[in-house]
Amino acid sequence: MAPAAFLSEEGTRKIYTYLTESVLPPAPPLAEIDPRVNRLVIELIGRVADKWTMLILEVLTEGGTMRFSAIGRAVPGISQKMLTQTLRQMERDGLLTRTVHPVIPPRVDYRLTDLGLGLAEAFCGVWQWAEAHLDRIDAARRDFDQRA
Amino acid sequence: MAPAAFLSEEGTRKIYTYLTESVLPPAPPLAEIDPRVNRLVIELIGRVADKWTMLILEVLTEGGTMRFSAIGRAVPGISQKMLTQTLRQMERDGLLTRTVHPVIPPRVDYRLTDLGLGLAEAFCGVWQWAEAHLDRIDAARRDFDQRA
DNA sequence: CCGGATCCTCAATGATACTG
DNA sequence: CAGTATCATTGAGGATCCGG
Repeated sequence: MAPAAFLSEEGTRKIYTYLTESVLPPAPPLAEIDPRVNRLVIELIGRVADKWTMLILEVLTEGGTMRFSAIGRAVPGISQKMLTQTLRQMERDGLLTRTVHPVIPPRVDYRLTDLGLGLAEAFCGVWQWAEAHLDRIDAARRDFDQRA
Repeated sequence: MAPAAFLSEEGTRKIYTYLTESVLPPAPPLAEIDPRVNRLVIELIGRVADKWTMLILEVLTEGGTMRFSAIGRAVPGISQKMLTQTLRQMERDGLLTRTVHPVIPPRVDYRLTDLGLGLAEAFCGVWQWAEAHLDRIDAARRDFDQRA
C-alpha cells in the first residue's frame, strides 16, 4: 500500500522529492577507526561501566585492601550474589586481585591493580562531570516533563 | 544452628577469634560526600553510561546535526525502538535538542547541546583508557580462563 | 520519514537456602 | 566468613505492524 497521504496531491509530492534529495547527509562518516577495536572498546565499556563495578571501584580506591564483607557493607544495597559476580568479573579483567587466606573461617582480600586504579581515575572525569551538572540535568528534566 | 565445623575443636576456635578481632577494618569509610548527591550521580551515570547513549554521543560529536535515520545508520545494530527511546532520554536530560521540521514526510534533526558535548568529552577519558588497555585486559582474561 | 503501540523473549537481578 | 545453587521476577530490548 502506498502512503496515500503523501501522494494525494501534487504540492505535497514536490516537497517530498525536494527534501529527500537535498537534505540527507551524503554518508554517515561512522567510525574512522578499526571497527573491531571499536567493538571491543564498546563491549568493554559496557561491562565496566555498570553500576556495581563503578561503586566497587570507588570503594576500593579509597579503602585499599578490603575483604569481601567489608566491600559488601560499603556498597549500599548490593546483594551477595552481585557482589561475588561483579568481583569475579573485575578479577577476570585484571582490575583487581583476589587473595584467599587459608584460614578458618575463610578470609579473602581484594585490592585494585594498577589497571583498576587507572580505570577508576579515568572514570573520575565522568563522575566529576555528573556531580558538576546534576542541577542542570535536573532542571532540563523538569522542563521536559512540564512540556509533556 | 551453630557452624559445627568452626567450633568442633579448640585450635580452630582460637584462629577464628584472632582473625575476626584483629583484621576487620574498623569501619567502612564509605562516601564522605552527601549520600543524596551520591545517589543521584550514580543513577545519572547508570543511565548515561549505557551502550546506546555512548554510541549516539560519539556519533553526534562527529556528525554535528543529524537526522533520525542518519543516526540510525551510523549506529550499527540499534533497533528503531531503542534509537527513539535513547534519543528521548537524552533530550530529557538536556544532552541534545530535537528539532521537528513541519514538512512531509517528517524530518527531525538532533544536535548535542553544550551539556551533551561536555559529557562526551568526559567520556573521552574512559574511551581512551579502554582503547589503550584492550590488550592487557584481553591477556588478563585469557590468563584467568586458563587457570579455571 | 519518523515514531507510537504491541507482543514476546530472555537475560540480569534479587531472595532464599545451603556448604566448606 | 565467603561463597555456591536454585528459583522467581521483571523489565530491557527486538520484531512487527500501524499511523501522521
